[in-house]
Amino acid sequence: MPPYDPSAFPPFAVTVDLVVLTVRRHALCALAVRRGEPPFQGRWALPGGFVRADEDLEDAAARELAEETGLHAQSPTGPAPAYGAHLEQLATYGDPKRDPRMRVVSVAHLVLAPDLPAPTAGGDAHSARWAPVETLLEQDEAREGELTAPLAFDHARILGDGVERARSKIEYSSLATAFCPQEFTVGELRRVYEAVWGVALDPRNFHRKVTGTPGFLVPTGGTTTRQGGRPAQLFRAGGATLLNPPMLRPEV
Amino acid sequence: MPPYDPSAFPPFAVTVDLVVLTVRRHALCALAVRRGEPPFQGRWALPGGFVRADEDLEDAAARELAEETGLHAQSPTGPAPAYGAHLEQLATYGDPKRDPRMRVVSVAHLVLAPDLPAPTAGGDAHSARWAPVETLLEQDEAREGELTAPLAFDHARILGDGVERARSKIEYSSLATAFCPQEFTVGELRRVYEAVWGVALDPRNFHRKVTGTPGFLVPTGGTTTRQGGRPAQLFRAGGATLLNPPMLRPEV
DNA sequence: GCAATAGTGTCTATTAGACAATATTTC
DNA sequence: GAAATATTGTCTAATAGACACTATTGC
Repeated sequence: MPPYDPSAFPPFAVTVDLVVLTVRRHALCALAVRRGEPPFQGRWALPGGFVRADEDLEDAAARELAEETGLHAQSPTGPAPAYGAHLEQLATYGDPKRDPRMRVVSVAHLVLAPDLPAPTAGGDAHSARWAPVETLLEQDEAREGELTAPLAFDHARILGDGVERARSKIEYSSLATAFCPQEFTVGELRRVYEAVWGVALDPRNFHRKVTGTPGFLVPTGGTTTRQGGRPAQLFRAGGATLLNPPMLRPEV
Repeated sequence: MPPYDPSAFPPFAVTVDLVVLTVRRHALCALAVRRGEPPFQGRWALPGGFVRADEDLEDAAARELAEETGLHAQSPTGPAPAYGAHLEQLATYGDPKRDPRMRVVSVAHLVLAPDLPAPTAGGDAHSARWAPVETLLEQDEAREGELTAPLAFDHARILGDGVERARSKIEYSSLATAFCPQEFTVGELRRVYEAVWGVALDPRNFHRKVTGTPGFLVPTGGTTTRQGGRPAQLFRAGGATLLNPPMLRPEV
């Protein structure tokens, strides 16, 4: 019975990679950093880095997130800071050939954040930017712009998995509010759904649905006209995490 | 910029652990193996083992599954063998203290299998058995049977996550058929839902629902009376993977 | 006034769930 | 016949989606 012989395990490196999503200008965007060294030098990649020797996986993801964006993570398993992004584990990628140098297992995490002013608040990446996910996932069809090149490593697959997770999770949970600022209007929340799903939703039915789901939205009493038109009520995210009944994605 | 320095990564061991679920005697059961060496010697644990140096994570999970049960995996990303269990990645667990000996990151996988005759077809575990998940997840409240002791390591948490995944996934996918033999009746499929969810379902509405969902079930033409009563039509799983509309879990 | 967004009301087709009734087997 | 399971039919309350209509701002 050879398993669990601590002295004879194959050497692995373990990293965390981050799929950081936000909604900017009506488009679902992801954070990409430009690689400063080989392999894939100069190419865009997902932010990430090594897990430290005495660090839990989620802590490593939160640390990388803070280093890249200044955001503080707000995960289900931990005390919630005043202002933070949603962080959850996505999946783990361990193809033996995914990194040409050595065996690297990457535990990808998904982050949903409100629209942020500056993409690179500080960190060790040469440069960083938000890019629409369609741009990052496009195949490189004789185009010249660097952003249209495929992502380094298997990061296109990881990004695709993260986008798919986000698209399905806002159906049956209140996670769409993680894309909104602390106070937001029903119209702003609707535009999040429209951007993430890439569809148009009926504003009237949407309003009735979200305000009628208990625990989804809590009115703050304030109003705003930042979208123009009639002033809209401001809401905060309510305590509910699972939506029952779910939001229905049209044309499935 | 220190990330990705291949010569200075902390040493990790990477394992796969398996949550193998089946339905036996109207109860959701998981495969447990008895540990033959410290730590947790003599305690029950989830099957698993080291990922080999040149092996993908899913391949390692499929290999461990075959070693423990003789089952062949049938994953979405690979050619489907004639007869196989459903295999998918569950989550990754990497608390620095989860193994007292060294830093071990475990990539847990979820397996859904039809009822099997012998739990330990061959393998390196001293003994193995199916146990109801409630038994394995019970706290050790001054009981004496070994099966009621908590699982080794963080395996109770992993098993709980796997059970939760299975319970939610049969709602909106056709995965419940993975618990059935190749040919099965509507009543047998209903008893799978009842065992996994722990509820009673109306046989008449259930029948109308599953036979009315396109692509869920394909009649084979045969009938069986193995449940007693009027002969029931036999079905195979259809091509549909996502159920729309989903099966609704009562009392949520 | 017009344009834009917010919000309410109403109608209809669909559906989930309750449950009566019938069909076909074993005992 | 009695008991068990399978299968179909019917009714009702709830709901998703379409869309008319009103409200309140900025210009």
